[in-house]
Amino acid sequence: MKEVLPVFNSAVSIDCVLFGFDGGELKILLIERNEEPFKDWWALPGNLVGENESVDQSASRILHELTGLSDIYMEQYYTFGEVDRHPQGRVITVAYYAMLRLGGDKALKPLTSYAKKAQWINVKELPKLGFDHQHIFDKGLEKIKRRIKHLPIAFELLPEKFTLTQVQNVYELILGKKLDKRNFRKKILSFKVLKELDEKQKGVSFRAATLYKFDKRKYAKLFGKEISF
Amino acid sequence: MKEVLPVFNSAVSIDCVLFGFDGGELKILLIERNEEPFKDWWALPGNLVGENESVDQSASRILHELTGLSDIYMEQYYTFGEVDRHPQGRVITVAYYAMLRLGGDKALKPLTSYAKKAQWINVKELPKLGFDHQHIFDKGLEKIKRRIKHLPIAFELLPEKFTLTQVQNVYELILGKKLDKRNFRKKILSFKVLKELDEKQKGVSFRAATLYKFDKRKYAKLFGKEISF
DNA sequence: ATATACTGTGTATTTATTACACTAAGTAAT
DNA sequence: ATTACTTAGTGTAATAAATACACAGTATAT
Repeated sequence: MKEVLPVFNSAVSIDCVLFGFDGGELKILLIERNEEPFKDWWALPGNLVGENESVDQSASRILHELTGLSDIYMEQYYTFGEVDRHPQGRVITVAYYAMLRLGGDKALKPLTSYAKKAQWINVKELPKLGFDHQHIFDKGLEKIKRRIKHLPIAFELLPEKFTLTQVQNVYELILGKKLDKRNFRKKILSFKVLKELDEKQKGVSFRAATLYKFDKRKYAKLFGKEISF
Repeated sequence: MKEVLPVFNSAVSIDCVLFGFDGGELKILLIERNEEPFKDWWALPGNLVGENESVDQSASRILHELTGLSDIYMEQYYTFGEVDRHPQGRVITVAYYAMLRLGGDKALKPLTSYAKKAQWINVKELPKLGFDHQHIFDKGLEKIKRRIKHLPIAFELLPEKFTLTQVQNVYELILGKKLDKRNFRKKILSFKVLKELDEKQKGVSFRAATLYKFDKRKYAKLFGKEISF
């Protein structure tokens, strides 16, 4: 116990929706909790905001603890503040999402104590989540759906070199609908952020597609402008 | 003083950017503080989140205390969580904005103790604000700029009956640029949320413009779709 | 009657969006 | 070598949306 002014009676936490694209599926990173409340339940990675870190720093720390990754752009998208959302007291949580480039299944580090394990799970097959985390996830997905229509954030999920079909897959998974191939290519190339490489896809049992990479400088300029899918 | 678990050592507050349109100007409601810290400074209306209210409820309460208005749609837009943003302890603040219909200068109620006075102030002539409130305001304005391009939220600032020129003025003030009259009208009417009335503007010393009102039902349907200016 | 100040309207051009289907190229199996 | 298979890659026409641009009409004030 600790003595404080009566107004300092709440806690603030961070929860993260970490998106990854792997094996043709859109996934998020979930942890299996090792602590009460919701011990043994799946949940979004999250933690209390420390006394000496900003909420942004806290989000980056959580990401780093789980994946070893730093310098990832994390977008704060909503703060959830229902009175009873946490069974042990007043905890208001600030939600962030990030788009991660998964290189296979790496990017998972030794875990901190509050989690038994962490796993990338297809967003179409999510288990039951503790707290109000299903709701937090739903809002996050909604958010990136809206965002991907205006900004080509999909590239952040892809490996450095990718095919146009892969880009289209990501769009279709996030938006939840099929897109026309020719129109999609016309549009995505019209942003002029993609560089065609002198290189083809490898290890496929059919005609290999041309690889592209994206031009970070031009891409950065696009933030500011808005574009649509 | 109060004894709590050590993690419950922070406070959460709400700050509100309340937009109004009056006398051809875009204004926000500011208070002059009557308490430390920043006593006698101008600041955004805000308060601590109570133990038994959600953050959304808290925002509505603050609006109600200052203006007497209820049932106003308030949009949460960002949470500010720098370690040192409040001089007296760890206070994380959740920012909301709302668009209000000002009927002249009414809509200001007897004030709560923490404020000496409240006043609608032109966004182009803001005084120096306490805390990080200038930053919070800047983000809020940015947010409605982006939002007004997609949704016709401007009507929420206007009186029940308005002219198309008034609508255009609001857009120009928020976006900070001039728009073409014919194109603006074509576009705004194409949404089909405006009803032309059999009535003209009164009390002007020139040709009176036709009044319109907006159709809340059709307007509600537009949320969901996205449109652009 | 005249000056003033704002209202209200149309068209042509350019740009973006949508709808739509086949051939080309590589791989795998026989 | 032939064939079957699978995905890559491409163009055009039709429609819709965005932009650029200027002047006559009408109420008011003097």
